Amino acid sequence: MARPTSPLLSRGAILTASLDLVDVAGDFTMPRLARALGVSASSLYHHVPGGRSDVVEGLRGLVCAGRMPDQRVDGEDWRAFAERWARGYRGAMAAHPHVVPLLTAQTVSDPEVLASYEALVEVLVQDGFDDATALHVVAVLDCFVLGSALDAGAPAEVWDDDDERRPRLSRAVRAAESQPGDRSAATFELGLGSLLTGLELAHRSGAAAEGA
Amino acid sequence: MARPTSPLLSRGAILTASLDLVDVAGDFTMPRLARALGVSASSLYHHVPGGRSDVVEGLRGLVCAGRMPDQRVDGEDWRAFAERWARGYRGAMAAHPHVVPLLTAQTVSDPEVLASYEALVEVLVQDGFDDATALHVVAVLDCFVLGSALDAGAPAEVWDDDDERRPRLSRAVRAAESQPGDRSAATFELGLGSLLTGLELAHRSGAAAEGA
DNA sequence: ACCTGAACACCGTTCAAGT
DNA sequence: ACCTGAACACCGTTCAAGT
Repeated sequence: MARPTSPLLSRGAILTASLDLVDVAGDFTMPRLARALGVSASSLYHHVPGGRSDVVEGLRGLVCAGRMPDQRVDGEDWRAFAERWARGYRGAMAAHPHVVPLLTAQTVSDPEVLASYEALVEVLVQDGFDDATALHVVAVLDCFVLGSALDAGAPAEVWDDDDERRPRLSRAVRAAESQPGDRSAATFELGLGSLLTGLELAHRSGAAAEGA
Repeated sequence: MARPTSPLLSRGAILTASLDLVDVAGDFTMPRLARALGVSASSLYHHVPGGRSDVVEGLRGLVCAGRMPDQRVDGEDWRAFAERWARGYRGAMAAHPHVVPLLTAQTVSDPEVLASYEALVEVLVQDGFDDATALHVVAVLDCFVLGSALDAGAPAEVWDDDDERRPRLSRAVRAAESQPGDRSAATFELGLGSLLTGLELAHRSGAAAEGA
């Protein structure tokens, strides 16, 4: 075959195929990806020069595309924006839970994702956080969202709950499971609300102390 | 050589060596592990029947050993216990940051770690949380600790902060870095405090509503 | 420019063979 | 019981060769 008249591959096609693969198989390898695309593994490197980690970073962008806020709306305060930001991020990840473990070991370099981080910092600073605290708040939200995303994609049972040896844990797991809706989503909402309430209190008392 | 008079290997020796390897190299493979132990790769499977994932779960136990609370002390309330639990967990992981990404994809089955989850549920229920809420609180803390542990072990820079394109993010990163102490630890403390304060408020108003 | 096959240096795991 | 070497079915990546 050698060079075809019109390209068989493109970065976009490769990313789409890798996401499909990850969604159904839980992971991807370059050979499998090539097979899914009807192409030889070495061909991939013409479109994805950074190899496997390049694909992984592309996956981050694909999964987050259009789901993360990058500016304030109306009279949204920092808490409302942070809520929207965290829900967007977590929602994107939870829709493709198996990609999360692939992302955790890699520096964020996708421009769109970074733009939403930039927007979050801007909103926080505008609403009275100093630079260092704003960064900590961003990092706190980032940690919780990432942890929640892992939770959303975790094996059916996160804990090996043995009724004999861990009766209270088992009971609690069963109680939470018997509630309607997605357990992991409910956990996320409880945590996000608590986190923001706690941060808000700290921010207010900090601002009050400064004003005094 | 074949069978030696006294065993060359043991589960403990394998786990210790794998932790060393992960700490210095950031990862481990069965062949490298065998080489470090002066043994052939196939020998490992006699002591670690579950193969690589068995080693990984052993790593969780080794890292957490003796660092997670499994009972209340004095008149500790749930918040104090949860704080101790989260600090112990995060401290264990932060001491060996490279193991964290290995653990995130696997169900927790280490008995000691599970015992501390059991203890946390017990304390929460004793202090008035219903079973389902207690499980959510545990999961929230788990998410945040895991995210924070990933943060602690993340590449020197989590975000590719380009001063030109993301000036506010860069400024905030520099401001946080210029503060004394460990950035990731400070982030964790801010988040843990905020989270527990928020959970406490929700718990109190829930308890008040029940009492009315 | 774009695709290929062959090649390289790895993986994790199994298993018959040795003592 | 415990260790070995050989073997199997994989990896990610490079690169000369083709059009």
